[in-house]
Order: sequence, then C-alpha cells, then structure tokens
Amino acid sequence: MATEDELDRAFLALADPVRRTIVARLSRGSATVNELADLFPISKQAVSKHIQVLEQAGLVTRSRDAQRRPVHLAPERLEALTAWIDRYRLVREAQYRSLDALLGSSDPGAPPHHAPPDKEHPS
Amino acid sequence: MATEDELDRAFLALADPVRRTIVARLSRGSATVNELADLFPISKQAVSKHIQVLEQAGLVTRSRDAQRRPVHLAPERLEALTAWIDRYRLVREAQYRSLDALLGSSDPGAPPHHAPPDKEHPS
DNA sequence: GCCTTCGTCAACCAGATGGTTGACAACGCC
DNA sequence: GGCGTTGTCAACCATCTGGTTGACGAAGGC
Repeated sequence: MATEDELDRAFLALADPVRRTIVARLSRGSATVNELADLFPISKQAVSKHIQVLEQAGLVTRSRDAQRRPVHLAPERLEALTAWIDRYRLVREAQYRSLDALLGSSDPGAPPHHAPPDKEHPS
Repeated sequence: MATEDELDRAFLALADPVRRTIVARLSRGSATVNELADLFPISKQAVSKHIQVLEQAGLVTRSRDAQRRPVHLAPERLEALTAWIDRYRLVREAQYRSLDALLGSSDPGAPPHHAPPDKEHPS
C-alpha cells in the first residue's frame, strides 16, 4: 500500500505526456537516458529530470552498467495506483448499474440514480 | 478512450490529496461545494477551484438543484485511467513472472530478466 | 422587496514545474 | 594519459498551481 505522499508523486508523475511515453517505452524493456531522450525534442537534461520524477514516484528504478544507468519500470507502484482507483470506481459503478437496472435510464444532466446526498458532514 | 490531454488532466487531478479525498467522498454519494469544503481547512473558493480541476479532467460532473450545484463522480474516466495503467503494468508483470519462473530469482540491483534493451532508437 | 445562502469570478502571492544552457564528474576505449 | 560517451548538477527563466481575500451574481425564504 502506498502512502498519500507516494500517491501524490505517482499520479503527478503520470500527469505528463513525456513521462507517460517513457513508461510506455520501458514496459517493452529497460533503456538508458540517451535512448529515452531520442524519443523527444528536448534536451537530455530535461529527460534526466523527468526520470528523477518517475524514480521518486517509485515508478522506475535504476541500475549501474559501467557509465550507463539503465532505467527499469517498477510495476508494483502501478499496481498500487490501479488499486486506489478501483476502490472508488467499483463502488460507484456498482451503484450506477444497480440503479440503472432499476430505473431503466437516467438523465445525464442531473444524475439522480442514487440516494439523495448522504450528508455525513452537515454544517 | 481518453486523449493524451484528457489523461494529463485526469492524472494531474488525482495528484493532490484534497482532490483524491473529494473523489473518495463522492464515491459514497454526491455532495455540494460547501459540504466538501467542510472536509478541509481551506476556503470554499479553493475547494471550488479543486472541483473545477476535477470537472475539466472529466472525473466529476455537476447538476443544478436550485442554487446548489451538486457534484457527482464520473466513474468512466476512472476506468480509462486503470485501462491506461493496466496496459503497461500487465505487460511488465507478465515479463517479470515468466522470467522469475525461469530464473528462480533475480538481482534487484540490476534486474536483467529480459532481453537486452531493445534499441529501437539507436543513434 | 429584502436578506441569506450558495457558489463563482478576479486579483494577487508564494512556491513548484518544465525547460534551457554551461560546466563537470565517472567510466571505458585507444 | 588523453578523449569520447554518459549522465548529473547548478543557475536561470517562464509558466502553472494552490492558496488567499474581496466582490458579486443567482436562487429562495420571509
């Protein structure tokens, strides 16, 4: 299970097309900084920073190979993200489905399909 | 399927503990801005901004109820996120598992477990 | 009609982010 | 030892973010 701060960093890391492309590339095998930099029209320093963000987010790891520092994907953290999302997605979809089945259809403009706002925090 | 820009906004939206808490709260039912603001020690204007971020990310929708504007979770976009993550997570874990089974164990410092970096972008 | 509640808009501020360039350390090849 | 390769560190800059406060529009209750 990831801490709040780890979730922060992991989601933030994926909120950038460059870093998502890096993840996609790494899912097909490790790569060096220069190899990854070839994928983008930005400097290798910028790519190095992106990798640091991914590393601090726990999404990638690095090893040593002479002067190279290959980057590898760390799927465990990805799994933690889907776990977080699914916790709320599934609850919600279950509500949708059960009530959609009940109501037949729902007004997309004002989705009622569930109990009135469960005010657990009234003023 | 979500566009790159939509993924950007959705991941960015979840990269904040306040917004994640809002999502968690909404998974148990809709809520108004003031109800959500009660959950945090910040102004309702700030919460309103967070909701705008979530709305532009496609993670929540809003409806009208007199002068209230209830916020509802939109699970479809959450589903798109897990779909994106799983695409790369599963590939990667399949590699891990098959090679872990093959090798018995792997050096965590320098995970080799697959073919040498598939250089599709050599200089 | 008046006032309260709900929510947003605008202006502003401190700090983080993503990019640049330049210098430099580490390693291996000759 | 000298050189090319790989990658990082530091300084700098423009832009975005998350928060504030203050004013204001919209909808109902009285």
